Amino acid sequence: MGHGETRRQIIEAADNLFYRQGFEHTSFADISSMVSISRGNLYHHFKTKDDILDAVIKTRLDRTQHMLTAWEEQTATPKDRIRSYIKILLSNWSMIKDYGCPVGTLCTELAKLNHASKAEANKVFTLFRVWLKAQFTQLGHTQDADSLAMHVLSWSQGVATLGNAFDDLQYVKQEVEKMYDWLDDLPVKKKQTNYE
Amino acid sequence: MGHGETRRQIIEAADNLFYRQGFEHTSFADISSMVSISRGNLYHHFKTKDDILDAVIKTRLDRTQHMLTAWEEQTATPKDRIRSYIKILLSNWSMIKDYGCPVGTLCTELAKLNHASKAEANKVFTLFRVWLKAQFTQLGHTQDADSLAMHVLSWSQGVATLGNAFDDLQYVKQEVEKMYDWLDDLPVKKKQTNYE
DNA sequence: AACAATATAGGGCGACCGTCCCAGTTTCTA
DNA sequence: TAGAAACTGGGACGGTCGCCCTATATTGTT
Repeated sequence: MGHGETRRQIIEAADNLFYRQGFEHTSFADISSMVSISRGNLYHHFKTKDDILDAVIKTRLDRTQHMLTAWEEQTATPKDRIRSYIKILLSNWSMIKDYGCPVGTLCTELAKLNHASKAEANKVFTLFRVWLKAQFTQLGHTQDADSLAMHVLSWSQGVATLGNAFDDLQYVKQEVEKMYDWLDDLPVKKKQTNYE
Repeated sequence: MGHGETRRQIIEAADNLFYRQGFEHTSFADISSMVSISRGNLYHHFKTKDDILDAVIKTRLDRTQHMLTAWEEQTATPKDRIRSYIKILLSNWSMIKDYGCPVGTLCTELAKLNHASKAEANKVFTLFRVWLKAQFTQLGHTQDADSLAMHVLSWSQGVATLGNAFDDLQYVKQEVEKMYDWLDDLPVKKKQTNYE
């Protein structure tokens, strides 16, 4: 078949461009030139720009879910898994400093555009939210697990935004350390082993 | 004279539209129709869209500085002044829930557009940063005043972004309470009276 | 080999964009 | 009161946008 290859390249290119330039600022010409196909050909694969956006969001959801599952399997403790999330700020810094957080910036843009796919884009946040909540639950925070998850989410989001604005790696490193400390200083609710 | 009145209305309309729709999504037609003048007339007052943006940023800087100065004069203690800043999340919630933080969203958009005025837009953040730093300094945090200021800045920024994404007032209230608690639990460095 | 399905390039459509020009009108100034 | 300056509306410009149509080429299936 090989049918999906061009389509996959289109989504990948659109994913990059939406992140680096924003959704609205990215045109069919931008995407098609990056994949080295004609605009007409691009339209054969996706009828509208919104269709491309939906496909991009879907792959982001898949990719994120895959990453979270990998963390779940490869990292021993819930606390270390949460640290894996926080560490993205540093491992993806070269992109964040120029383009901010891919999740937050897209949600913000779609909110201003009153775009129909805003809810879909939000699901990426929800993916992280649910996953983080599960980690905090495993740490024994049964009551406030979701609240803690949202706290980590907003904290990292703010650091990404300010780090992007000021282009300040030193500050991001400081905040990451603060997040690690905060995580260590959380009251221990119960053992994370579960008999029963 | 009265010369500045139309110009003032243009800036005000552009300010609103840039916030609610984004800079790029706002056209000359949008602005001129909101002020009830023709596009040609609008061009008489501002030669380019970037000129309008610069004027908008300038008034935002003025307005912000004025607000900070008012807080400085009307609020007794540094801690209460910082609380005034945090409280914006609640007092401006009706706007934030739909359009996010005006400062952060503009900086993010201009970053993606690689816009020349990005640095100017950043100065609004710097205004808050310097002011918050002064408050923490008055609280005795001479060493880490700037770090604390940046912490408050990023925290509130993240709450605004997530609050906007999830449209969740309850969560914002929780985070505001956490910020208040964090502020109260800060180690007291020294008396804020200064005998020299 | 014949045929259908898919892929591709190219161009055209109407709309809107930022910008610019111009011809009137109003307001200010000497 | 006459001329200058500022203001206003209307429209034209080149360009780009998302979207659509069509003719040709490639591929896959019998």
